[in-house]
Amino acid sequence: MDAAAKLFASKGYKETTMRDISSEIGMLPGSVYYHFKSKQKILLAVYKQAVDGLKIKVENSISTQSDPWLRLEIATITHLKAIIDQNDYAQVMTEVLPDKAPDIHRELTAMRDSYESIFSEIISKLPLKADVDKGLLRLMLIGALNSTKVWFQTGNFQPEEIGREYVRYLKDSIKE
Amino acid sequence: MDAAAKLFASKGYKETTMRDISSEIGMLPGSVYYHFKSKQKILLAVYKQAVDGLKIKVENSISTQSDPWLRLEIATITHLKAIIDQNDYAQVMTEVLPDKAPDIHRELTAMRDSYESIFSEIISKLPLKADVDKGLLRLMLIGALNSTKVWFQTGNFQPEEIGREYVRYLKDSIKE
DNA sequence: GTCTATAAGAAGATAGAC
DNA sequence: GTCTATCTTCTTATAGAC
Repeated sequence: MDAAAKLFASKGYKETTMRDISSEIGMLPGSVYYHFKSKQKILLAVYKQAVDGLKIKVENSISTQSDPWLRLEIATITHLKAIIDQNDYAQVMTEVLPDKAPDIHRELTAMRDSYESIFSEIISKLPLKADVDKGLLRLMLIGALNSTKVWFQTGNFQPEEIGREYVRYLKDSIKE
Repeated sequence: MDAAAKLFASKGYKETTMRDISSEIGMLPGSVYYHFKSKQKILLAVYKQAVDGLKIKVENSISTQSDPWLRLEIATITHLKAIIDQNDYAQVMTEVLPDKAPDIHRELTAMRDSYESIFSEIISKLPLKADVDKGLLRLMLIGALNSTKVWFQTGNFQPEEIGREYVRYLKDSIKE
């Protein structure tokens, strides 16, 4: 699973072959099928571990904070760190969109939704202007976050800066 | 090219086969190679038309506006309409990331950059707080915009609403 | 639990007839 | 400019030996 996560994260699901995965762990392709019935089952397992792990990370990071804006900022930074630094599992969540594996599209989408509900929860506690749509705000923020992997390279910005700035660029406009 | 754009936009580059493309236009796979030397050349041609077309669309849409914030809002909405409504070419730009075709990665990235420079230009004219990073702001906005295709479905929001709200969620926080 | 061997199909691409 | 036919390679997956 670690090998698959690493490859899915860096090359993508379709671009990763069973040969890639097996050779990464010094096995032959056929041997992998003793552990997983198919390539899709590997993706499902990796995705589940990605979602579960990131959920716990984000929840832990905000657990000691009560200020709603600070909770948003910290959750944002924790999410960014996970998908930018070398957490292969978290990167799979952003690299592999559910529609890349049509047969398990529903399962993958359900997992993503369950993760994003953390952000729904945090945003629901923000003192926002009445006409700010909380759903749209979440989609905007998570969309911006997940797209960082496309352009990010160490040196320019740190995940902490990006998260802090993104929340800052929003806060005064939307707060009550 | 229209057939390829349609397929690349909906299924992705790797997921689209030469057989898909040829059958879409009632041809046999071999025949397509008379027009394009390889699948990558098709992607390059589609990408170029996508970038050129969207550039013109966005530039036209803002050409009669002088207010910098309105220009940003209109460019945002034009971009959203293109990648959400059925403009296959524009959708290829957001669906197919350059790293999906490593051999032509540089060319694709250069084209994307040339398109995004429109937004750099618009943002550079905004009266912003001195400590707002214009590059980061552009990346945040474009990231949020391009991710809409993942969740968008007609009925919920219109492209106009999304664009207007996204700019509104930013404006008061970042303006001078 | 891993290997050998291989099936069965799909992929990008080409040669030459029409 | 398109078709027929095919090459070559790669892909997921399986059967059975060890």
